[in-house]
Amino acid sequence: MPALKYSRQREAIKSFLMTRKDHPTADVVYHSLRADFPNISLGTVYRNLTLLADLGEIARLRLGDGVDHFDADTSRHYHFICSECGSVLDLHTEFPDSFDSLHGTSVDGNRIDGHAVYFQGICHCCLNKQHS
Amino acid sequence: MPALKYSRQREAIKSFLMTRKDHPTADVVYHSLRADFPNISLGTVYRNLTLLADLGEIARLRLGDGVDHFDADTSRHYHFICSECGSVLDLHTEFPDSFDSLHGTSVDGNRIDGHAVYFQGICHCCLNKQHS
DNA sequence: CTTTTTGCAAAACCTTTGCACAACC
DNA sequence: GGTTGTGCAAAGGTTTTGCAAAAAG
Repeated sequence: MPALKYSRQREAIKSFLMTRKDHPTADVVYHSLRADFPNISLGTVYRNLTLLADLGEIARLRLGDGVDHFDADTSRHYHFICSECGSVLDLHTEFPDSFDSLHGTSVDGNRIDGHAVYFQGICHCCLNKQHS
Repeated sequence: MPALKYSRQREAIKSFLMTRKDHPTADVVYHSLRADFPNISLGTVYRNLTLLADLGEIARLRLGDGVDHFDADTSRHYHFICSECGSVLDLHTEFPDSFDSLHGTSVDGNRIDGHAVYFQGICHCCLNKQHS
């Protein structure tokens, strides 16, 4: 693994992500950063997002909508995808997770290291719109 | 919605999927069917997979590896993705799923309609290779 | 000065789509 | 005959990559 050097772009990408709670896509990050870095390229955004995710400093969310989302909040929490508008929200409630106990165990001969859970439904915002 | 007409290709796609337990991608279905349908096109495969999934006759699995997988087994079961080789396996064990009870309820103002769970780890096959 | 990062553009991928022709009913 | 499905090819969208120049150490 090569040594890591500082880059203003990478720092800005991480800072930007930390200000957002809506799990932006690479494209959203790119367009938002162009205010401060008019010449930043989409390739750089992707490279840094991948790097930060590999370092564990951010989380990459693959939610099945065909686009990767990124989250600076790496603490344990669940995600909710609105079937209506596609927005991704954190679920702050603490759920008992019976799957945790499977980590490290073997099921059908396969070693389980982790699991992912995400919820679908209609978000607060879209529910309100339906009432009007 | 238009009326549904029979097609040999669609039938073959579904039959093929029923013979497989490894959750093939559209491309795998395509290449496998070319033995019987030398002129079948990838577009036709995608169209029929999407149609069958919409009809609920097969399941589309979005497992976060960037490619859709398809499963003729629509019964309730969990999926396992090998971090090493990427293969997708069924987990036949019955796990208690405490998330079921959330369906229809409201969390943080968002209505929860469903959820998805998948497991990651090292599959039986790759574990054996590591020992040699 | 050496190594890493960037910007740009092109390429790689997966999936969808338009259209004329074939298949179905 | 009217409608739906197919094959082909092109387009769409997301992500990766090659390369020369710029930045970092």
